[in-house]
Amino acid sequence: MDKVRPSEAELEILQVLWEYQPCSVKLVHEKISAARNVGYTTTLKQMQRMLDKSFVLREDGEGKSHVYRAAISAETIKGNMFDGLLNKVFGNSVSDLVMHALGSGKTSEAELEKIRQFLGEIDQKND
Amino acid sequence: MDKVRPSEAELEILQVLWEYQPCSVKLVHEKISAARNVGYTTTLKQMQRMLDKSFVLREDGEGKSHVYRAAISAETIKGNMFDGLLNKVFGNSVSDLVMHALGSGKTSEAELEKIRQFLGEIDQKND
DNA sequence: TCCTAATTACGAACATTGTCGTAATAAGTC
DNA sequence: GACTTATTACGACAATGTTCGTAATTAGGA
Repeated sequence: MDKVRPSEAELEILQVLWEYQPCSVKLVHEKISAARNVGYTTTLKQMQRMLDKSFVLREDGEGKSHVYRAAISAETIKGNMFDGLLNKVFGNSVSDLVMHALGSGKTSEAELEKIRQFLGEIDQKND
Repeated sequence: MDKVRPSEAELEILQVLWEYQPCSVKLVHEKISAARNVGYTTTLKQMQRMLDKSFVLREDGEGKSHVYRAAISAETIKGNMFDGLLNKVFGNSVSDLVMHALGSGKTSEAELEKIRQFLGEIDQKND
């Protein structure tokens, strides 16, 4: 379970699974090829490889087909990917990362407000 | 100049360059092998390939050797890597990403204070 | 000049990723 | 049971990334 870091194509598939699981390969491929041109067997192969890596679970589905579920939660992956960036690019300084995020000037006022509110909640807890 | 996304080993080297440049291969290798076991020619080869990709610049140094500089700023790379994570993992929601960052509970009070202050400065600007 | 040590250049091996074509298999239909 | 179709299984290929060994080159000292 170490430090799971799916590749881009794998992440794409996991995102479909998190939203729609359990999923047939067909369904996953439909969702993915809506955004990007890719062959059916490409998606199939990725999912088979993800099964080998235990990124997904597989069960028998209707008749001949299989259905898949993500074996790892979205939160876990977000955490791992986030930690990777934090560690490798921002020297493990959360404030540097957050300030970079906010400093780009592209954050909307609504988003800033959410963040302020969240900071307030953290305050509450720390009392 | 498109969307430069250095690999992990390349990023490691860039970080040494940002801190110590201009650097000989020797210096870079010393810094890197302090943290991780790797052969000298491995580092050399990486740097040569980074030269091909124009991630670094090279000049003649003392006698036989070369010295390198990063050809891309730390800020640019941080931005590219950050944007990648934001887009691929957090659906381009800055507030989701920031809340994830703060919600881990691992952020120190000092860091939170820096962030509050930064938010205050943004307020000023927006008036 | 010749030798040694440092440095660079080159090429090779291997793993991972993304892609797909073709073959095998199993379901359902006539 | 034979045929058609959906699905899976398998293997191959190119591109990239990481690693390193060996060869060539150059500097400086004997």
